[in-house]
Order: sequence, then structure tokens, then C-alpha cells
Amino acid sequence: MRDSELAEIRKLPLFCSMAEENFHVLTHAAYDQTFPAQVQLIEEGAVADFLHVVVEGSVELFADWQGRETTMAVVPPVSTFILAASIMDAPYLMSARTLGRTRIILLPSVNLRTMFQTDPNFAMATISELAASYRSVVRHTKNLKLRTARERLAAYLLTHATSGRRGASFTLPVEKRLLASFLGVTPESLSRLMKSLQDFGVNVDGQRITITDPSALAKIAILSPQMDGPDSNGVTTGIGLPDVNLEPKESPKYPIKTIKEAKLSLF
Amino acid sequence: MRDSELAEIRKLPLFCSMAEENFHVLTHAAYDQTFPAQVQLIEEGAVADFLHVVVEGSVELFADWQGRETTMAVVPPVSTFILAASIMDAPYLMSARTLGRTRIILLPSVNLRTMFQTDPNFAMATISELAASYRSVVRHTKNLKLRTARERLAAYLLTHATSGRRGASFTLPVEKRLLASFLGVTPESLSRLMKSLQDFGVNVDGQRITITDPSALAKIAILSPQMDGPDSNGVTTGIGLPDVNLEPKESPKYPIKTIKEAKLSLF
DNA sequence: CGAACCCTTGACAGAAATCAACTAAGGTGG
DNA sequence: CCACCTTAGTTGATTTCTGTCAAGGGTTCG
Repeated sequence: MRDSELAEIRKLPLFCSMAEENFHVLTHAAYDQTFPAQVQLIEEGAVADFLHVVVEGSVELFADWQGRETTMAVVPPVSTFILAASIMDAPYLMSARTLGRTRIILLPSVNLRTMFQTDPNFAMATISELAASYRSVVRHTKNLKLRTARERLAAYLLTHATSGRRGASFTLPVEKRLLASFLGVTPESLSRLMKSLQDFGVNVDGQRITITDPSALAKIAILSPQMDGPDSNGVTTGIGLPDVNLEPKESPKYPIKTIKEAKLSLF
Repeated sequence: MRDSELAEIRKLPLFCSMAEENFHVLTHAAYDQTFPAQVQLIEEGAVADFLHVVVEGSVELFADWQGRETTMAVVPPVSTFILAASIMDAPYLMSARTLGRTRIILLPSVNLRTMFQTDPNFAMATISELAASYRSVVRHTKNLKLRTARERLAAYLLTHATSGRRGASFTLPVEKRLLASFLGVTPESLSRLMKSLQDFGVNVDGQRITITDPSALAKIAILSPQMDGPDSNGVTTGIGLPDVNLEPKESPKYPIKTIKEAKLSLF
């Protein structure tokens, strides 16, 4: 594994407080792999042998049942996912696939579990990470149960148009179909909902969203700290589409092969 | 606090592995309170000063937004709730109210947080508890996103008719309105859904449910370990209606004042 | 160029919420 | 003990929301 990657991981909330020696033990047996787009990393129901760390690219967590499928979260770099399953030594509740070219670090769950015992700081960090994840899913669930589809979309757009000032503009971090699945609607419905929000100060041009009248939008979906964050406070593991840089990234870390890849690696 | 209560709490997964001395420290500053039915214990958005332990009765976790309200979980005795908020020293994401007469132990969050540092076993137990809670909410969310209302009800009835044998019968652990809210539908809808399931081997008589044809029900909602448990494996904190004794309890611990109370204290 | 995919749009069907009325049962108070 | 009130649950009529099916435009990619 490259030292530069290690340093990056070391900075994560989950690992930054643990003893250097222990970090070495943990990462010594780790794998470092790069995957192309749309590779399924994890199959729901399999046992969790590794904790995953997204270093570059991003990963979609999704679930399926009876032919239906839904997006549960998108994991941006640099962060971990499926911590809960790794700890419990339990079957995954969600599947995972890469969005765009993605580099993943794999840490054996066994090492993880023994590490709690030896490094109290790591145990503490794990607790924080899990608690944050838990709260994130609770927010997602509240969103689904208390808001209509249109309200969810409005809330999503508002929270992602940071500093809800007039004329705030941003690029959707994911394809609309994925956003639709995350919000719990079909792509067709999302399309119509977007359209219906045009009357409330939302301008849609492809992936580009411009909020021309935040106050009008706010009337549809009043934001609440208990539902709309702030939770992307650095520890954004778990559920919820992450915050992204609002302006298109000028200089991607690696050569643009396709526009699609460049777009998705925005995270 | 009564010794009998303390012993009960001590047995919980969260506390059983910690040092006796530390357990004393934790519970020394604890409050023991009994509340009547329908008392709001926690208001969404308030800061989490105490970890709560339900000793008798049960507690509903719910959330509201813009006049709407939804049930997120019902916490049975003996178990803890809102562990995540206590740890993070963060505002509650959910409100809580008693169902029936309920006895609660309150442990100061401050003690909790310092205890991680001193007792590794407690830290470990906290991790397990949180991971279990996290997985529980994920299941709930998948249920909401992947299943229709009718499928959710069918799945609920099937999982609660333990050993899905023909003629399995049980009493709903909560009022139908609460079940409806948990499943994400209105009481009216639940009523209709129940009726529509009569064609698939479900017999409804008040709170009494009898599954006359489990295989027919299973055709509507195929159960999945990744969505329907088993999660009530003793560490049932967090989200999800808990398993209950299937037969009506003959001898309640305290005198029956009203039928309503007796019914709700079934947990 | 053609195949595949994303997104959109239209027409329609189905699911679920809403509004309203009504029953039944419990609890209250005279 | 009975009249009254409150509440859970049901049922019906209706509207609203959302999914499904089908088709077409635009783009990417081999």
C-alpha cells in the first residue's frame, strides 16, 4: 500500500486517535485495490470479512428484495463503510457497488475486533463513528416517513444549495436515477417532481440546479436540524448522500477517461 | 434505587461485562422514576443528558414534522434507548413517551462518556449495542423503501407469528394505530389492509391475530433475514417493534388498574 | 452507424391519504 | 346504575400521489 494512501486513512476520525503501532498492525494485513465502475464489491447476506475504506471514487450502498432495488447511501472518499457488520461479524444488510473508478482499502474484520480490546482510543472512535451512522439512518427514515416525495426533493435541493441564498447553484453529485432511488421514488416521478418545483424557484438544466427563490422552496419543505443535518460534519459515514463541492471540480486527481467518470468522482 | 432493579439492569448486554466497581459508579448518580401512561419523556431536539433504561412498561420513540407524526420504535423492558445521542452529546433525533405505566432508570450521559475511557468491556458492549441499533434501523428503512404497505403488514404478521405454523395465533403488542404509524400508513389504511389480508389466511378479531394459512401470506411478503431479523436476539435496542410473549400474560407484575394498562405492559 | 443508456413526457392504473360518518367499548360523573 | 363523553377502530366516498407502461429525444460508446 502506498504511504500517501496510508497517511490519508490515518487522518480519518476512525483512525487518527489510535496508537501508531496499532495502526500499523491494522493496516499491515490490508489490501489496496482499484476497481472500475459498476463493480459489485459486496453482496447482501454475505459475511463481513473486511472493513472497507473508500480512498478514491465513490461507492453506492443499496438493497434489493424481490427484484426491486433501492439506494441506501453513497459513500464518498475518504471514509469507511459497513463498519457495523464488520464489528458484529454479521451478514451484510446492504450490497455495495462502485460508482466510477474506485480505490478501496480492505481491513480484515478480525484485526478490527481484536483492536478494540487493545486500543481504547480506537474503541472510542468506533463508537463515535457508529453513533454518527445510526443518527444518519434515523434521519433518512424520518425523511421517508414524514415527508412526501416532493418535500423530500425540495429538502434535498435546499440542503445542498449551501447558504440558501438567491441564485445558489450546484451540480447534482450523482445521476438523477440514483438520486431518485435514494429519495424513494421512480426516475419518472423524480423528473415530474423536478418540473413541479420549477414553480417554486428551482431551475433545472441537466445536472445543474439553480435555486432562484429559496424562500419559496422553504415553504414546501421546512428544514429541520433533526432531519436535515448538520451531520456531514466530517464523520459522514453511513447513510445519506454526502455534501459535495458545489462548483465543478477543475482538476480531477486522475486523467478523465469519460465524462461520466469525472462527474461521479466529484465526491 | 432498588437492588432488584439494579440486578436486572446489570444483566443487560450493555452492562453485564463491565467491572462491578464501574457499574456502581455509573448507577450511583442514577435516577429511578415511574411515570404514568402518555408522558413525554424526551423532546426531539433537546440535548441528551441521560441514557434511559426501561425497566417496566414500555416507551414509544416517535418523530414529528409540520404537524405529522410517526412511530419509529417501541422500546420494551428491559432495554436502553437513545444511546447514540447520549454518547455524541448531541440533540435527540426522536421524542419519547411512555405507553402505560413505565419505570425508567436515568443514567447521566457524562458518566457514560467517561466510563468508556476507563472500562474497555463497557466500550466493547456499547459498540455492540450501537451496531445492533444501526442494523435495526437499516432493516426498518429497507422495509419502507422496498415493500408496499400491504407487504410490510404481511411481513410483520408473519414474523410475529413465530413458527409460522398453520393456525398460529398471537395478540398485537400495541394498539393498531401505533402499528399503523410504525408501518408508515394511516390507521384507516391499516384497517383496510388487514381486511384485504383476510383472503390470504389472516384472521383478525380485535387485537387477536390468527394466521390460518402462512404459505398464502408468505406469497405476499417473502421474509428475508436481511430485512426481517433475526435481530431481536436479546440486544433489541433501537428501532423495530420488539418480539413479545405470544400468549396473554396471566400474572402481571403489578395490579391491573385498567385493561388498557395491562394490555400495554405486555412487553 | 447502431446499441445501450439516461432522461423526459404522456396516458393510465393502482396505492394510499383525506374527509366524513358511524360503531363499539371504556371511563366519567351524576 | 345510567347518561354522557371520549377514543379506537371501521367503513365509504373521494382526491391526491405515485408507479407502471410505452414512446421518443439525446448522448455515449463500441
